[in-house]
Formats: sequence, C-alpha cells, structure tokens
Amino acid sequence: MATFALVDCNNFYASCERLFQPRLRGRPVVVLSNNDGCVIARSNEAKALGVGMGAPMFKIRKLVDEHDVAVCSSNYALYGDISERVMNVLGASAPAHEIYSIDECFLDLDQLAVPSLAAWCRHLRETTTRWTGIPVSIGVGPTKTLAKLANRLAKKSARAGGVLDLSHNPEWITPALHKTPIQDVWGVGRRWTVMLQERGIHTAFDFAEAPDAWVRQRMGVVGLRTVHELRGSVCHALEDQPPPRQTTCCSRTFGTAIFDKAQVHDAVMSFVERAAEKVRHAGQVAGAVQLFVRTDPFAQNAPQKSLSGSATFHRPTSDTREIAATVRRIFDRVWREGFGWRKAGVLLLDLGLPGAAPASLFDALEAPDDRLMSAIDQINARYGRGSARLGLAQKDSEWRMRRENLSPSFTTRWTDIPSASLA
DNA sequence: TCTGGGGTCCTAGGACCC
DNA sequence: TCTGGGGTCCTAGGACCC
Repeated sequence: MATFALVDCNNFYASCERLFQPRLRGRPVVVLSNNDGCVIARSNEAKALGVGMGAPMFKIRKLVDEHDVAVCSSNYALYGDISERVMNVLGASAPAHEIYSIDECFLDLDQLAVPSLAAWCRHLRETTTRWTGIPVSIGVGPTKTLAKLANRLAKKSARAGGVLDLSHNPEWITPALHKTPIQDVWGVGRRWTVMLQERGIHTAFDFAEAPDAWVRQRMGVVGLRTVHELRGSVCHALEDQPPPRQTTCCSRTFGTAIFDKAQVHDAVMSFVERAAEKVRHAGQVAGAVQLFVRTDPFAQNAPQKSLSGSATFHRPTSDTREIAATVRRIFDRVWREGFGWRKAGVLLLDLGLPGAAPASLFDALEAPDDRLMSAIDQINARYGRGSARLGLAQKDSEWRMRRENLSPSFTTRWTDIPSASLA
C-alpha cells in the first residue's frame, strides 16, 4: 500500500505578506491578481468575512472598507523565494518529494520507517513553520487524491491540528468521503460538478460508488482515474523528476485598453524577452512561436476582436533576437487598427533540448552564436531582471500593470531587506 | 472605473497513408 | 450493382490544476 502526503501552505500568499509585516497579523488580508484585479488569496479572517476566491476587487470594495481588510498586490518575487525555502525543508525530510505547485508538495512516505506517521507529520509541520514562518497542513492517504482530500479536512478540523492520516486509519476513509462535497474533489472542476450534481452525485462518497462504465463514458479516462483513486488504487504516481515543459507563455492584461500599435508592439516585445529568458533558463529551445492579442471580453459595448498568428522556426531557437524578428513579422501581419487591445501574449511551443531536433540541411551555414544571450542572462542573474536588455521595448510604458499595494521584495532585493533594531 | 497568469492532458475529427 | 479496414499525425477545443 502506497503512502502519499500532501503538504499545503495555508493561505500561502497572504501568509507570505504577513511574514515581514507584523501589522497584518490578526487582520483580514487579501492578495490581488495582476492589475489588482481580483482576489487570489485570503487569510482565514478574510474568508470568514465572506470574501470569495476570485472575487473582483470592485465588488468587495465596501467589505474591505468596512472591515479594515489589508489589500496587497501580488509580489511573485517574494512568494517564489519563500516557496523555495519551504520546499527545501520538505524535500530534505522525506525519501522522495514532488513540488506540485508554488504552495504544495507531495511526499512519498512508503519507505519511511517511523513508529507513528501522524507524530512524524506533526513534527514536520512544526519544523516547517518554525524555519520558514509559513503555516502548513498535512494530509496523508493511500493515493494522491485521498491525500488531497485528507489535507482539506486537516485544514478544516480544529481537532486534527493540521494533520490527518487516512493511510493508517482506513476506517476514517468512508466518513472522510462523506464529508467531502463533490466540488472539492481533486480533478472535479466547475463543469463536472454541475453534471454530477444533476445526476445525484453530491459527495466524494457518491462519486466513488459510481459505475466505471458510466464515469468512463461521461468523463473519459481522466474522470475514471479520479474515481479509482478515491477507492484507493493508485493512478497518479509521485513524479519526483518533473517532465520538461512543452510550452511556455508570457502574457499580460494591460492596465487599460490600448489602441496604439507601437504601444502594443512594445508590450509584445517585452513578452518575447521574458519568454525567451524562461526557455533559456530551462536549457531548452523552442520549435515554434505563437502571438495573440485581444480586446477586453468584459467591455460589453466595445467591439470585440482576437488576433493570433504563429510561425515555426526552421531551426529550434532560444535566441531573443531571432524570436523577436519572427514575432515582429507575425505582429505586422495580424495587426488591426481601431480596437482597444487589452491583453496580449507570446507562447513558445514545441520546446526541446538543443540538438534533439533533426539537423536541417542549412545548419552548417548558420551556426548559432549564443554568447550575447548568455552574457545578458548572466548580467541579469547577478544584478536583477531587466538590468541588461536588448532595447526591444521601453522599460516603462503605458501597458504596465497596476500594482498599487505592492509589498517590498524583502528577500530578493538588497534595498528591501527588512532591518530590526534592538533599541 | 474596476474581472490573472501559466500550465497539463484527453478527445474528436479531418487529412492523409497503404 | 458493388464503395474496406486500419493506421498516423495534426489541430482545436474542452476539461482540469494551481
């Protein structure tokens, strides 16, 4: 019998904001998406006030004012760095681990020889919080799906104390399934929730009882795997060596609609720079690139339009200059005047290792020179992102995001390091 | 006035092959 | 008159995750 643990940081972004800002402790805190658009993280106090996940800021303005809710713009430099610290603690603790998201980590506890797994988990939980300042909850189960489910209950139940082990208490599994609403099962999203509820399936227990053939027909093999995992058979193994990315994307919603071609082009070029950096950082090259630009889908009265175009490189590349030249051609080809553009993005596709693709007939004629890109990447690694650039885009332009309540980069920028005084 | 960004996997259908 | 069977590859769209 396999044993998986899921360690999940509680209200991760809100907890990160609190780390270096004690004035936020005990107060309701929300963290907003880019452009300060909608809520993407809430402290327990904010949840208790009824602030929903994904709620647009303009809809909760009144609640925020009335209850003195602290509002933070998202600060990914901070969250990414804190995440790395948490993952380091967790990775060192277990025989094998899989970083599942910025705030979640699966552990494989099969080979762990300890007298009481629950006690071990409680200790890990305390250590993680003491060493990183981030509170976590731990769920344990015979499959990843059950570990997820246990984690949710560990968070909710005061009695559980942040840890719930279903693996060594199999008699708790059935009650746990009964207590889990169908929409909270890992792998069941909004659409499937509606479909399942219409057919009388309201809890994880109901779902686990559903006939295989029916699930297979309505939800494909993906749904069937979830059902089997709820019943305790492993369908999702621990992936401690994550497969390399197949695509990478850099896109943004602009702070305001933009009509000007040069401005949109500027934004697109900065996305090219960032996307190419990501791909080089992963040691990969891209086989193709896609560009999209679209209007604001929420602007009911404005004309809607979506532009997109793509191109294949005859030799896979990660060179910003080459990608930029290609994207510029696509941009000129698809551009249309007269629309208020609100979002754009660049996708790098068919990612692979350099040299993995078959050589083209003309390769010998154009040996790539990657010295400039390496130099730029090294400078930026040392002095901070954006220190050296190709001059493809203005540094500060109109399309920039709104981030009105941005916290300092406490741990990743020298000038922002918090100071303490003993006086 | 004000609604994020970045991914994965699966499936169906069409083009094309012999 | 009679009009197969079995593949592959690609793409778009839909579901999901955080």
